[in-house]
Amino acid sequence: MTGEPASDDSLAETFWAVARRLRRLSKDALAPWEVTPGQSRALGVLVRNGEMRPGTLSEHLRIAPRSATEVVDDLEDRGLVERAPDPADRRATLVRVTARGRQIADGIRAARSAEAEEFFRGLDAHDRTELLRILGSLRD
Amino acid sequence: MTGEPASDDSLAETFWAVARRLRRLSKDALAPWEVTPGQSRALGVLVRNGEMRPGTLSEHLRIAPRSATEVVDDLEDRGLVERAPDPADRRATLVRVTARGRQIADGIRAARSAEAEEFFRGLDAHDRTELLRILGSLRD
DNA sequence: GCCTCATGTTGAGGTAACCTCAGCAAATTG
DNA sequence: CAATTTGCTGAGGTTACCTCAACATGAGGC
Repeated sequence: MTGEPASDDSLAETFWAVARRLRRLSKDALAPWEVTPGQSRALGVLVRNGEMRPGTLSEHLRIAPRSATEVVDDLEDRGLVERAPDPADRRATLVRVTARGRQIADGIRAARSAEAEEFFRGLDAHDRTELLRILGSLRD
Repeated sequence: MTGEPASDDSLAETFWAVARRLRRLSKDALAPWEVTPGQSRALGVLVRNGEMRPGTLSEHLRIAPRSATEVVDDLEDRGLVERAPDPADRRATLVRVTARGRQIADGIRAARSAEAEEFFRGLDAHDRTELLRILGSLRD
C-alpha cells in the first residue's frame, strides 16, 4: 500500500512483461489459420530445413520425441505435412511439408512479420538494431 | 532450401530463443522451493500489494478468476498464504501471505535476482541499461 | 420489505501441450 | 545370429489454464 513501485522492475521482470504482450499478439496473428503456436513452429522448422524424421524435429523444437509425434499428427490431420517411409531406414519416417502446408507457412510468415513489425514499431531503427544485437548475444 | 536466413522475423525469433533460455533458468532457480512459476508470481503479487481477493489477484496475473482460486488453493496447501473472510463483503475472501510465505518469497526473490544476474552477466553495464530501456518501452 | 439483477467464489468438467514408460520393429554390433 | 540399440508410437499422467453453472451475498428500484 506504500505506493512503492516494485523495485523488481528488474530486467527479467520487464523481459517477461514484454514476452506476455508479444505472445498474445502472436496468438492473434495465428488465429486466422487455426494453427497453434506449436504447430506453426514445427511447420517453420520443416519449411526451413526440409523433410526430416520426427526425432530430428523434436530436437529442433527441444521437446521429447514422443511429443513431436503428436505435433506431426495434428499437422497431418490438417493436411499441412505428410509422412513417408524413410528409404534409408525402414523403422523411420520422414515428415514433409505439403503444398498446402507451404502455402499456410508462407501466410503465417507474412503475418508474423507484420505482427513483429507492428509490435516493434514503437522502436526506432537504432533501438531495433541494438535490441537485436543485445538479445543475439543472450540467445542459445 | 534456398538457404535464406529468414531475416524478417529474426527479432521476434531471437527474442523467443532468449525467452526459452531464461525460462529454463528460472525453473531451476525455483526448484529448491518446490514452487511453480505460477505460484511464485502469485506470491510476488501478494507480497508487493498486500492482501487481496482472489478476483483481484486474477486481474494482476491476467488469468480467469476461477484459475486464481486454484493457485490460491495450492499456495494455501503449502502454507504460504491463508484465506480470511473479507469484513467488507461476506461473499468475498481475502488472501494473505503467511510468515512462512513471506520467508519463501524473500528466498525466491534473492534466487531470482541471482539467476537474472547470472543470465545477464554476459552483458556489460551499458548493454544492460540499454536492454532495460528498450524493453521498458515495449512493456504493457 | 421484496424482487431483480449484479458480483465473488467455487465445483465440475474440459483442453492444449507437454511428459514418461513400455513395446514393437528394424538396424547394428560382437 | 543373438544381443543391444534406435525410431516411432500407444497408453496414461501432469500442469496450468479455460468455461459454465451453482450458490450466497450485495445493491438498487418500487
